Amino acid sequence: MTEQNRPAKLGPVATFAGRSLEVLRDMILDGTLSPGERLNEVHLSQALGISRGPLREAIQRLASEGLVEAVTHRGVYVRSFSARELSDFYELRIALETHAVRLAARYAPQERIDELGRMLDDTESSMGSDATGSYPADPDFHARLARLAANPPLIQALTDVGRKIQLARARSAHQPRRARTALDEHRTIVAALDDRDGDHAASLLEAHLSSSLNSALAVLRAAEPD
Amino acid sequence: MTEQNRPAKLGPVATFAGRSLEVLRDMILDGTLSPGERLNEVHLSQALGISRGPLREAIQRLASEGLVEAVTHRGVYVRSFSARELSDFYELRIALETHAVRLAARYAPQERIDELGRMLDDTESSMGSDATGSYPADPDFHARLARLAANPPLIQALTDVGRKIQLARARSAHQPRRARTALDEHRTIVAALDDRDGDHAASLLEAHLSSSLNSALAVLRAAEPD
DNA sequence: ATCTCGCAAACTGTTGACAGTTGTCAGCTC
DNA sequence: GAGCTGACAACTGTCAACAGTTTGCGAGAT
Repeated sequence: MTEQNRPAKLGPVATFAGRSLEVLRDMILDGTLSPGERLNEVHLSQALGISRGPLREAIQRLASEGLVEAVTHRGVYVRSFSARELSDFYELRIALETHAVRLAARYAPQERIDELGRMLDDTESSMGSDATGSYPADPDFHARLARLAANPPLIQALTDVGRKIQLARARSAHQPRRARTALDEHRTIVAALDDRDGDHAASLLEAHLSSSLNSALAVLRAAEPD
Repeated sequence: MTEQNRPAKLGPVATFAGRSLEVLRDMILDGTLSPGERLNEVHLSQALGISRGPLREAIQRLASEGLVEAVTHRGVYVRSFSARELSDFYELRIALETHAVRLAARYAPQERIDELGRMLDDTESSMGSDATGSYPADPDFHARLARLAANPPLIQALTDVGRKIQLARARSAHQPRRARTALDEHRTIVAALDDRDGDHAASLLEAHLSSSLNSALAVLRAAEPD
């Protein structure tokens, strides 16, 4: 008997419905499926090589996550969010993430905070000296920050709202102009964490997220000035 | 087309899967299905008078809500939460609800705050003068409080975590001894809202929720001291 | 031309059956 | 008696087909 452990943790979800959920979520978040677009169950199931049963189960979860909206007898649509809804999402994210950072300031082991700082160093060096690079590691930074709170339900809630924000921003991706600014703001947050000053870290984070929101709103309203 | 109105106001969801979701959620939250219990798809579908297809869709949503856990090829189980998880849920709830009350202090129309006060009056008179009554309107109070923030995603997040807390507390329902105390604390929160003092309202609310958590933990640990 | 009515195509909601896996238990081995 | 083995029962995952609803379109009337 080899010590073959069960693939419970990392292995792909062994079930069509579970894998379809991840595939569909990725398709929505990377724009393969656009906001407002209708999901045709027959076409999708054929494209995924499965039948409609597991596909519908995956869709139910997406609906529960708020990424699609199901209308009875009429179909499911990729959600399309208004500027107001984007603001609400950010407000929610601020509530969660500032609380997370306060918890982190109190309880996170020093080593993890140091890791976060080193990660910013790596990002900066790979970004080069010009301020026009994008900031692909931004979501990763916030995800790591959330994990410092060591509160799984809180992390999950942040993950959920983060996905909705990503969808709401759709093609209005990060402006490269803000990349350097964002990185600097991240540095100040880590510094406050290093000082174990939760209040300061929280206020810096709130300002950072507000800037991010305003930047997104500007792009959004420039595209659709309704 | 950013119409976010719900397709139906009160009528049942017109679909088996949708109605089953609500029925199952109620069964879990009222204890008809106990934590740790396994959901047999065949038995359940027969009991609900539907087939396994829509039932499985409902179960997927319950899994997404965190009320059940699905194990591949082995079945779905009503989640059973540890004391630690209950604490994490409360921590999350504190983050959300204190933020909500701050928003309420800033933006809620006075009329709604007055309503909340009158609701407490009604509760008190129906509770009688003895301090031993239960406090069935407690969840309602918190739900109304959340709605004052006028932020649907925030309200939804609070609803979700509220359900998990209800399940985690299971049969350790509110102690009647705390009913009067809780009502008094609710009054102070509304008073702070009336003063538009968000910081004060938030700190009162945090203390209130901490008391609630400690009360629940005491009952929980008395029942299962491991 | 425009509006209305009705029919047909397309699609979703639901079902019952099939396939593969898990858990159990009797029987056998040591 | 403890532990292994293999078959059986129960259950989940998946599929293909059926049923009811929505939608688009065209014939006919105004």
